[in-house]
Amino acid sequence: MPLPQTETPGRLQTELMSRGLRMTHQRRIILSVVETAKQHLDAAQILRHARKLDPGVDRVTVYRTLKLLKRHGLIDELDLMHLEGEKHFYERRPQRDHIHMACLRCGKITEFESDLFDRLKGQIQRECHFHIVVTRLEVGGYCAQCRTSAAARDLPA
Amino acid sequence: MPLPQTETPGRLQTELMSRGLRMTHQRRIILSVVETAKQHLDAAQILRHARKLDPGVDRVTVYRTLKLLKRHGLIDELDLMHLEGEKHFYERRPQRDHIHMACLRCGKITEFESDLFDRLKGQIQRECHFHIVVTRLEVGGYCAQCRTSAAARDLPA
DNA sequence: AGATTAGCTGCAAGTCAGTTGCAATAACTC
DNA sequence: GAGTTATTGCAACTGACTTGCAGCTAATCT
Repeated sequence: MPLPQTETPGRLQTELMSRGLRMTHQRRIILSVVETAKQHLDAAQILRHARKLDPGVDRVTVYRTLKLLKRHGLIDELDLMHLEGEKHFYERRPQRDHIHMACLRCGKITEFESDLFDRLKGQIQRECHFHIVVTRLEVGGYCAQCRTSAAARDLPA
Repeated sequence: MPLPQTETPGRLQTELMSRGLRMTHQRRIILSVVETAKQHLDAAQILRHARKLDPGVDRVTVYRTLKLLKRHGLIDELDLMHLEGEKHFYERRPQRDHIHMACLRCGKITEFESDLFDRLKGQIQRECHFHIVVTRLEVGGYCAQCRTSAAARDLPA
């Protein structure tokens, strides 16, 4: 087994097990891929990484596991402004919600935390009597590099 | 022609024409559907409405026209938290950005404008040196009705 | 440890939203 | 009104994701 069981299981694994779900070989692999990802991965990328650890992992299992993690609030699904097709990206649910900024020119994704965002969520809950479970704030535009390096006329309003 | 030309064209139509695009019969119909929509419509619903005005309008033309309007910043594309599949919804781009709240129980979509949101966008532009073109803030959770009418235990955290 | 059993997996096939190639058509220009 | 070029409709396609189902396996119970 490529994943040593002696290794301390990550938070995702611990959480799932504590909810009484079966910890299968495949789930352990997919969880570890998501936990150790250095950027936002889509389902196909997660599958590719998982197959490096065990070539037998199936596409369907990846989809099912992601759905499971999402349902349990352990990961968040991102659209990243659909910059490249309709696929979704995934990240571990963070302590504190953040904003995703997607550059329409270079495609770079930047994250940003903000007190104003936290306060906005508070306002929504209070004024709309809406119990927030999940938020998704995505912004499309032009990052600092692309704004300065490109001539202003090339940039749509 | 079901759409009288004497009728004052809506803002979308005026905008498109002023950008030098061809104002075809089909576009006029699709534009009027989007302009007069009372809720958020997806592409299939827009097609259905358009066909009531002219049964010859094709699915592909609807998709192409929506893409065009989106590219020109005249409409916004919404995911509405993917409550029912992966389709997208459309609305005329409003004067002022707003938040979409989607109830995970009853599916109701509520809109909300907020100074905090405007200020948050300002903060992003300033502190991240990011030029915002489009924003999408969607919130999933439970609306006032569903919170009160349903027993607390039925609601996931 | 071995039997039990409900949950999970892999495969194959299917669905669904949206896209593309291309010949025919129809807006706008002059 | 003729010319040209964007736009349309059709048909076939793509890509992301889902479903049905038979066999497998993790956790449970002796």
